[in-house]
Amino acid sequence: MLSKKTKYGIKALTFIAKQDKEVKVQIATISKEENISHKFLESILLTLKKAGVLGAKKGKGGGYYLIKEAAQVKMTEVIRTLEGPIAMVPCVSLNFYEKCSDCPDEETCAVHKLMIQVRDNTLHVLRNTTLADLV
Amino acid sequence: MLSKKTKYGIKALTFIAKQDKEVKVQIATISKEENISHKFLESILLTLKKAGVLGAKKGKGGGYYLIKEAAQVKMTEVIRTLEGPIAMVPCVSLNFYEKCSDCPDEETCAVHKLMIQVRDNTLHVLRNTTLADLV
DNA sequence: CATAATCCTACTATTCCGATAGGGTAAATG
DNA sequence: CATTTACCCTATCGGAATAGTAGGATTATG
Repeated sequence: MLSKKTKYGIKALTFIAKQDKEVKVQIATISKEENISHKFLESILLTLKKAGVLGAKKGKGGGYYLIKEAAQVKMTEVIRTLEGPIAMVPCVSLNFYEKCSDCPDEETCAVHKLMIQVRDNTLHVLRNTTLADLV
Repeated sequence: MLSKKTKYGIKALTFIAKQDKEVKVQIATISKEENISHKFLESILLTLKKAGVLGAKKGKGGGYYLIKEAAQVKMTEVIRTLEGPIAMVPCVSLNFYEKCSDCPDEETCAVHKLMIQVRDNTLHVLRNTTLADLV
């Protein structure tokens, strides 16, 4: 299941991407338009800023804006930042690899084998979808 | 993330599928060989039995066995039974559909659009993978 | 009947998610 | 230079879901 954090993050990003490039979008605006808790959204956008997806300007007339072109923002990046691993099992994760404690041998593990297939297909979609595709 | 329930379930199924068809496999055997808590595994196999994937025989010499051919057991069936929806968001689930409470319009929702893509690709893998492929 | 196995119900400990609260810090405007 | 506006950070908390536990009921075999 996709967490609301990620869900809200994607919604917010598309909302920002719809505006003209130089426009600064405020938290309160997105919060109202997309029915997202103001404070929760605040932390999400902050995370995206730290990840280098968004830029922010403080003070009067400030807000968030895209740093790159929408077509350069891959969904892999967004989801890894907010959700964590894309793989359904740590032992097949590319960016968050962890050995399964219970599994003696990855090579012969049926779950491992299957989840690599799933991961590759999911990655294919997320790598080829950018923010521009969702607007 | 895949729950341990599903993970253990797949491991147990492949273990059973490796045996000769008429052999009854006991919980205790799988539990020992695959490092799975006996009681936990018990509830998992029971669920798979109710779903029509496994058959069971009680009493001495009893145990679990496959009802269909391994090549007839699709991963979609196994995962839907143990994990629930395959989709990452209820509003794109085929078997467990639910409207998102926060989303006013599915048609224009960016998350919806993206997650349909992911779901279709995942489904493609899981529908074309059977227990026989994992043994 | 004794034994060996599955079946069933209920409980618990832990973890994580979604959200809230409350303030602190920085930067534009007048 | 003060005031407004918005970003930044920490801490907390209730509820739901997971993972596992406990104990007994039921059924088949020898």
